[in-house]
Amino acid sequence: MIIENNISLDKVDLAILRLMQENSRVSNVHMAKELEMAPSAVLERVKKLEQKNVITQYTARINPAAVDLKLLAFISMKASHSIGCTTTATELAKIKEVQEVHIIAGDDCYLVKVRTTDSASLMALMRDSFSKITTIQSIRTTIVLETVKEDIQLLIPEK
Amino acid sequence: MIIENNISLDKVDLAILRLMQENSRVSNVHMAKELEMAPSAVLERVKKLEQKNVITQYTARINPAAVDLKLLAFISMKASHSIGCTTTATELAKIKEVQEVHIIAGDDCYLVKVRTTDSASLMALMRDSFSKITTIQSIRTTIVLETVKEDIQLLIPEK
DNA sequence: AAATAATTTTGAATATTATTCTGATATTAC
DNA sequence: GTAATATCAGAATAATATTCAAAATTATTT
Repeated sequence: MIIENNISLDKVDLAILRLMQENSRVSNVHMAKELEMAPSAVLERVKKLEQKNVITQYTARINPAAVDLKLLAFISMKASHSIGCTTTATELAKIKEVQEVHIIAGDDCYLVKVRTTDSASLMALMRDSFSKITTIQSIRTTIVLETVKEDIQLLIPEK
Repeated sequence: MIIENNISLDKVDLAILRLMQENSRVSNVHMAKELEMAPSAVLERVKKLEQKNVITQYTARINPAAVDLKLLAFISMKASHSIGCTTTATELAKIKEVQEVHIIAGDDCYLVKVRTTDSASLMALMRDSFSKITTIQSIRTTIVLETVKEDIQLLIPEK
């Protein structure tokens, strides 16, 4: 993700973001009433927030239990030094099953959140993907037993 | 999060979920065309998915750089055994700055993702919140230097 | 400070979409 | 097989999105 910081957001923008984060299907009419302005003015603000890439996506949160994808795992790994940290992370991010990639400080280089059905297949997936681009030095997995509060993007199977 | 699994989703439901996950502001008319059915039928499906709590929320993804909240941290901690693991996790989840709470297997009990501006204030936040409900045995923090792929819910400041 | 330019907002008109409802059809249960 | 249930389509209506010109506001320049 490219960090850009020449974006100025005023109070109205933040209010719109808050409302749309709460419920992205909220109508312009409703927002207009909340903000005491015309629906058309709200619309213009929203369009600009989209254009400026402040709002990156409108999405539906889906109950993981409903689609039978309950097992997640976190992985930390050391990457080889021949390829840059960001390059490796970018490659990791391309893997469909990978939901999050964080470059972290400490003994390891990455923290990766992956959707998978079991820890063995997760290992296989990682090794397959990474043998091509880097040398795996260590993988430590942590199985998530229960998630109390989460914000994951579930991969709805095709067709 | 309560796990319920008496939900049956057919191909049309999954197609709707996929479309709405991609873009939750998609119109019923558009979905109806994609799925070759009437808008009213699509609407009925969507309403049922909402009622059955399959769709839990419609939300807008916001560029973290735009709202100047770039620093995240992961924490693992041991909880006391006097209070149940889930209870503690639930308490953790109530903290506004906490974005994710995972009960995990291994040496530690939780993996917590927190929005914060610096690691010192994060420590303070954790200690403040937890002194009331449990004994902190250890906190290990990992500062996220750069996020390549993420799916976090940003907390837009009030007013 | 006044004038100008640029941006934002408003309000009305129009286009599009959501929603409701009824009857028909299909699916499931018994 | 029949009844009960669920799903769907199509039309009518309500609500909303979108567009646009003019007014208002804000920022910039002189």
